[in-house]
Amino acid sequence: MAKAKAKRNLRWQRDPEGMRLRILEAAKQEFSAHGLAGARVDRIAAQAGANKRMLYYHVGNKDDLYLAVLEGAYDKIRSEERGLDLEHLDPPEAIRRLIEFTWNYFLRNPEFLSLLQTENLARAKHLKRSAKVKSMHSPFVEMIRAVVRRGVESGDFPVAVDPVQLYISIAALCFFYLSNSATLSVIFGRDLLAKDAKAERLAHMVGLVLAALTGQSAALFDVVKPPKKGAAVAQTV
Amino acid sequence: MAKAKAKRNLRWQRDPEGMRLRILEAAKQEFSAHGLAGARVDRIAAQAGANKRMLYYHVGNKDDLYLAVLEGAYDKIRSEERGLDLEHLDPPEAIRRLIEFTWNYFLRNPEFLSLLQTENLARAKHLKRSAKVKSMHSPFVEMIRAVVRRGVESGDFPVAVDPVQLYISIAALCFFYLSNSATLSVIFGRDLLAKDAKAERLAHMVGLVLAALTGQSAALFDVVKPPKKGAAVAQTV
DNA sequence: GGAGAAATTAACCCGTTGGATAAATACTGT
DNA sequence: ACAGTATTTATCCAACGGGTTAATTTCTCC
Repeated sequence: MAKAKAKRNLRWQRDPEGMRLRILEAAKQEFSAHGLAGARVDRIAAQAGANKRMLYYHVGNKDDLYLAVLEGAYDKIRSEERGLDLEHLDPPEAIRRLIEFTWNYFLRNPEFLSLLQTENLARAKHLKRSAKVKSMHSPFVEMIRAVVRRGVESGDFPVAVDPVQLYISIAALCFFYLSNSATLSVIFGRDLLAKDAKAERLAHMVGLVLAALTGQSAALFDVVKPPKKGAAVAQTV
Repeated sequence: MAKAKAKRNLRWQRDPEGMRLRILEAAKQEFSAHGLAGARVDRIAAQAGANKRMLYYHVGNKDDLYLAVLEGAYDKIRSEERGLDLEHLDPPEAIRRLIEFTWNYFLRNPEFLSLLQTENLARAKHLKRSAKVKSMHSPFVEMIRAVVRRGVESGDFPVAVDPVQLYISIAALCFFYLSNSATLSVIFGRDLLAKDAKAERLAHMVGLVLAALTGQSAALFDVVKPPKKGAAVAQTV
């Protein structure tokens, strides 16, 4: 009973690492929910179960906090991207996997979408200052390049495509649908995040890209929808 | 000389309509440049060459101002959309025009992109309250539906596609590239808004969509780029 | 077991910001 | 020309929000 000091009357415990993580997690939520200007330092502190002073002690000011969150977000996606193995799949299947991964990652990490939107509204002012993020190259472009090359060789794909453009397009198809689902849902008068709608969207994206790459429109567009009953009035953007 | 009061010693003139327009224009710039929370009411007033009180007098509080701007933005794009005539073009050409219009509209109206991003970060909270916007149906979905039907009949398009999905996809390809050009440019280490890059992107988008619809990959992907010299290291998102 | 460092709390500071009030000035119809 | 109204200016203010200062408590290592 010498070391086991039963006297646990402490008002608080030390936990620097844990505290830092809680702060960053809270900051991620706050920044993705309210943007940079809309985020409240006090709310982050409260959410982290900490004192406001702790943010400055462990991370820095609001901007530092924001950048740390952003870097963490990039770090996470890069890490998961590296886990995707497309080498052993035949080219069309590899492309499908790629789209599905992107789609699901965005679905599972909505804060990532918000953070990117926020950073783009800020014209990437912070990213530009982050050597860390600049050095975090995504493996996807090279993966795509390899898949396209194989596809052309195997005859699956009649022609080659610029892998950078293709990657941006795949990201675009997924990203826009999800990041703009709020306004789109209002405009179209239906919930784009409903389970059916999401499945339909994924099928469409895969169909579109594979049809373009393989030239097999028909086979892939099994998405040919019979005009829905009560067909919604047409609306856009 | 009776009416021609030479006495132009006025400190200011009245101009309600003009004032309102200047306020809304200034507000559009401010909100698109800084987002909702980041926008400063004082800056809008200054930019409009007005007193802050005028904003409240002519439009309302910050939120009213923001919604008015948003509604104006939707009004404008809807109006231009209606000017697009695809009826007399053969289906592939019609699709190309549609993409080009969307692309160019976004290029000419970057504030529109920012406003949509901002509103989506706010989960369309304001749009939901706007009966005005909800009633502004875009003609594009019906236009696309008609074009696709014609294309299938003429044999240009082997299969039909859901016009809503196709419209979202076209918007996505254009929107994402531009709205995220800041972060993408940093990540890829090159300027995605350079003239060449934009032309390349437009060609890619048209090629992708038309290849998917017609099944003629080769013909449309004249974009087949020879691997660029000093090929940039692969990077993403 | 105690001194010094690390981690955390509590309280305060002060410029900013959205919004309000009241007074002044220009216009309009009669 | 003048009364009444519409438009605009000139101040003010209370709340908020990021950041700081100083004191307190816990831990670690001799």
